[in-house]
Amino acid sequence: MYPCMQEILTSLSDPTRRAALAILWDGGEHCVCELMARLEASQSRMSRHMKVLREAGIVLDRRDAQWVRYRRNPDLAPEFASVIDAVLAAETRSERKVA
Amino acid sequence: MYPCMQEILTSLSDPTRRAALAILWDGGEHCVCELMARLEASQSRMSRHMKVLREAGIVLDRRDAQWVRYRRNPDLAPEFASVIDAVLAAETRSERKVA
DNA sequence: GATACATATGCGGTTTGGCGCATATGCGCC
DNA sequence: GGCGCATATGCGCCAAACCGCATATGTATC
Repeated sequence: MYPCMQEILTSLSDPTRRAALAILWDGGEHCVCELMARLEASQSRMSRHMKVLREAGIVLDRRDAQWVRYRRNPDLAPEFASVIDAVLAAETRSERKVA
Repeated sequence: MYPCMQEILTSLSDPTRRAALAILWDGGEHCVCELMARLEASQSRMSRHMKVLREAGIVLDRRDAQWVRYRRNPDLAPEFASVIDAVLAAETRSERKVA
C-alpha cells in the first residue's frame, strides 16, 4: 500500500518532525546526529521521529558507515509533496513575521 | 494570538474533520445536522469536531434559529488556506484513484 | 409554560502519541 | 575480539485525543 493522507498529516503534526523536514527539504542528506544537534533533540527521540517520517514514505534513509543518512523521498506522490511544501512555506513565513 | 500551524495540522489530522472541511470548502453554509447525516457521525462527535475547527480559526459559525451554520473562514491567513487546499485536493485525487 | 428539535458540554473510558531510560545492534578501528 | 561512535528499539510513564452517554442550553411553536 502507498502512503495515505492520514499518515502524511500525522507525520506533520509534530513540530520536531516538521523542523526535521525543513532541514531535509533542501534535497541533501543529513544524518541523525546532525538533526539531533540542530534540533536539540535526544537521540532516541530523533531516531523515532525519523522512523515515523520514513514509514510514511516521506523520507528515505541510507546506511553510510556508522551513519544513517536521511533524505527527502523524490518519489513521493506530487499531491503529498504539495502538502508538505505548503506547510513548510507557511511555517517559514510565520517565523519571518516573528523575527 | 492568531491560529498557529500546529492547530491547523492537528485539526487536519482527523478524517472526519477533513471530510467536514471538504463539504464546507464549497463556500456555503452547512448546519451540524447536515454534516452529521452526510458523514454518519453522532451528534456530540460532530459538534466537538466543529468546535476544534472553529477554535483553530478555520471555520466560522452563526446561530440561525435552532441551527448553527458553519462556513469556511474567509479571513484565514492565505498560507494556511493553501495548506488546506493542498490537503483537500490530494484527498479528492486519491478518492478518484480508488473509484 | 410545555414540548420538540438542534446544538453544546461534562464525564468517564479507551486509545494513541511522545518521551526518557536502558539496552541492543551495526560499523570502523586498533 | 575489544572499544567507541552512531543508530534503533523495548519498556514504562504520562499527556492528549477521540468517543459514547447523559444532560444542559437555546430556539420555535403551541
